[in-house]
Amino acid sequence: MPELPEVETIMRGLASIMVKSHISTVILNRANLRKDFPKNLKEILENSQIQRLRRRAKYLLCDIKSKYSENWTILFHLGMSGRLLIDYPIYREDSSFHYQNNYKHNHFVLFFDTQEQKNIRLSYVDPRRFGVIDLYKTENEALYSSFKNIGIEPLNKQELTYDYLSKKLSQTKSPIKNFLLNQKYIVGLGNIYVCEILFRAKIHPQRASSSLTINEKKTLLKFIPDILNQAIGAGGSTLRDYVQSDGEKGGFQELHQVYGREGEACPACKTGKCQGITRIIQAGRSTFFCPSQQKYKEN
DNA sequence: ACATGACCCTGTGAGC
DNA sequence: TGCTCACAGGGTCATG
Repeated sequence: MPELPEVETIMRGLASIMVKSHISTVILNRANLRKDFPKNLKEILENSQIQRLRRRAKYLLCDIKSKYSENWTILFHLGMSGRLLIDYPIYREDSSFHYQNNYKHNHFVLFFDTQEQKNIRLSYVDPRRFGVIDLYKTENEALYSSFKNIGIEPLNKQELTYDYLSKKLSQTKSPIKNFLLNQKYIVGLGNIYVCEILFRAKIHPQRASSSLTINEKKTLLKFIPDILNQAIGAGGSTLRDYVQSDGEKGGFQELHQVYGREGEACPACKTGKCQGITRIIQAGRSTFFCPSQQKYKEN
């Protein structure tokens, strides 16, 4: 499901509600997703305070001040179909309460209290169970095992520089699609945004990374953050099951020019004579592109 | 080093 | 109305 813009949107939504709140109760409805849940997850989280939410790559991180001496960070990865959903309690006259929604595949539930309201519910819902929930001591990010060998943040201008991009590209002959999907160079890009970025940069997805011209590299450097920021502005892309933490769908799917549009006319080919959006398979994933706009040319 | 395919899962939609 | 198949925002592992 979620690429960087979706995780960023969810993180911001949760942060607006959860920062400084107190976790009362944690319920684990199973023992694992892609990885086993940490043995001490429930014990550490209950009766702790949420300090901060942040994002690194496609991971959503929640820093907590625990009741013990050390502070901890919960790490969520949403895999393909994971959601983090907020529900507010509905009170009856006798002050008992319930929630309107009842989710299937609800694997992890956390109840928290803010200054305004008690018993707000956060549910981790993930039908395919490709996600991860993990727990680390906050202080030493170098020890987060999920962060081993991951690359730079594309929205950080100090990190995604022309020199960095150019150097990494020059070191690999992989197709540019594979390069951009590979989290060891630049994090956060997934299948949708790589297709959209390459289309707007007019670069054929099978071009060897090391063959890109200076102008093409400059174009990529511009479109990577541009597309991601546009998508964040639209609240991410909803294809089937992605929703923001409040249940709202994203809007960027309306702005997809190639992703999921096989056979449609290319929006950039004014003549209408091109063969239209074409789908090929790369790295086991569908690539959508326009062969007229994104010509294959080795330089 | 790198491409590929299998695998982890459930759900959905198309085609018959 | 069912069934079968292909495919789905990701990541990891074995194999060639």
